[in-house]
Amino acid sequence: MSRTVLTREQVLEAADDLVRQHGPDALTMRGLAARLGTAVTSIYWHVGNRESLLDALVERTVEEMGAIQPTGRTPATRIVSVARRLRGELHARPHLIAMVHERGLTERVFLPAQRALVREAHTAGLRGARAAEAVRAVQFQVVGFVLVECARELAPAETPGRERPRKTTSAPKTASARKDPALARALARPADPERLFTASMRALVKSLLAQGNT
Amino acid sequence: MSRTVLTREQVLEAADDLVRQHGPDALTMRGLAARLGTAVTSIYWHVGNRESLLDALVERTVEEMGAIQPTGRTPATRIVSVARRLRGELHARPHLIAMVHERGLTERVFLPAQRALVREAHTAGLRGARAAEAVRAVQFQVVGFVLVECARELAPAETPGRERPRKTTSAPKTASARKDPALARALARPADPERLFTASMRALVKSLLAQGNT
DNA sequence: ACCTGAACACCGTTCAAGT
DNA sequence: ACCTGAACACCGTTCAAGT
Repeated sequence: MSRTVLTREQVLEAADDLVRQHGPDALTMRGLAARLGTAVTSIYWHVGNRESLLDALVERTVEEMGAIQPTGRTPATRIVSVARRLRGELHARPHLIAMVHERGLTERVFLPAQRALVREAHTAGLRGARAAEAVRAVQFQVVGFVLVECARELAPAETPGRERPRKTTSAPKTASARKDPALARALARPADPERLFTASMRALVKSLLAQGNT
Repeated sequence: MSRTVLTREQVLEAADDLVRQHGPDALTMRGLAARLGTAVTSIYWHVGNRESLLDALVERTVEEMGAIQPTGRTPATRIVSVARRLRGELHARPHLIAMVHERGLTERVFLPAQRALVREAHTAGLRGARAAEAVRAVQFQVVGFVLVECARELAPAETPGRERPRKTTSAPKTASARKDPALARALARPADPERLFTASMRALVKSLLAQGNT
């Protein structure tokens, strides 16, 4: 492609493109070299090896995700706003986030947001270990949720019923489900992640902050 | 090892061992063959290829995880008990669970527990879409949490401070953190996942079930 | 300092051939 | 029906050699 000298930055850029579009497995040193129009071994000179190339990509992602400003009036809504923003940011880079997580760097990604969360927990009246627990609960909830969502997206599809004849494709028809057809229908539908996320987050935060008023 | 005829079951068993101990990446067709004392190609005859071998392993895991009986008196404690049991089960097979999840089969693993959750939500007075949302919120919370935990275990270690000099290894020292040293200390310590899980779960369930009494 | 091709040791998979 | 070795196309990585 480019006839200028190869730089480390170019390598990273091309690698980032590949990973973003087709996932980390699609990133092969040879393929990357071909894409850049150089010999495979040049890449090694610039980034060491595949593993440190991925590390560099992850590092980039971590630094890209900056601070997040809360919006809203009450601490609860402000915390939820931070959570939703975080979800949005993470969601935009599913592959990268999975890699960040594999490398145990999730905490790093959360440091900026943590500061905001601590502040809100504090103004809500939470102190000490209890406040820390609340902050961590929110963090875990966000990361966990996004991980579930990402895997769901990256995976082929939830039980497309291709291979074996499933006993029940939809939710189990228990006695209580039969008594509440609306519930059964709702569970048979695929979940709306955005909605579910906000609802769970609100529920969680409400309980956590309620402890501050005792 | 065994001089008897090779069976599909033996292949699966050996593969399961390998994955449980050293993760899916450690499972190579050639290594597996060596371990079983056969030619690589024999394995192909029994299980098709690597991908369907992993699929079979996942299928096994999904079937292994049976129904979970709630314990406790109130719906809230019973739901939390189911969640904790689920966490325990998932936690025992981190690699397999990650694979289940990658394949988008998480819902399948949750079907038995879902039934129990639906029942409890119902006796707590939740109906229809709201009950479904509560059940799903609990499911997502459990899976998400376990995924976060698993990655944390399987990953090398959280920012061991080896490579680059970090600006701050521990939590950020904000104004509020300085005012609340107990909080700062709590955040600097690594989280106790079991404790955090139970606390978040209780908080979430409490809020979710509170909607049933309106 | 930067780039190259050849070579090594590993993959998963196929296929014709054996019994 | 079950197992085998040879072979193919792919990896990541190293290394001596170029400029």
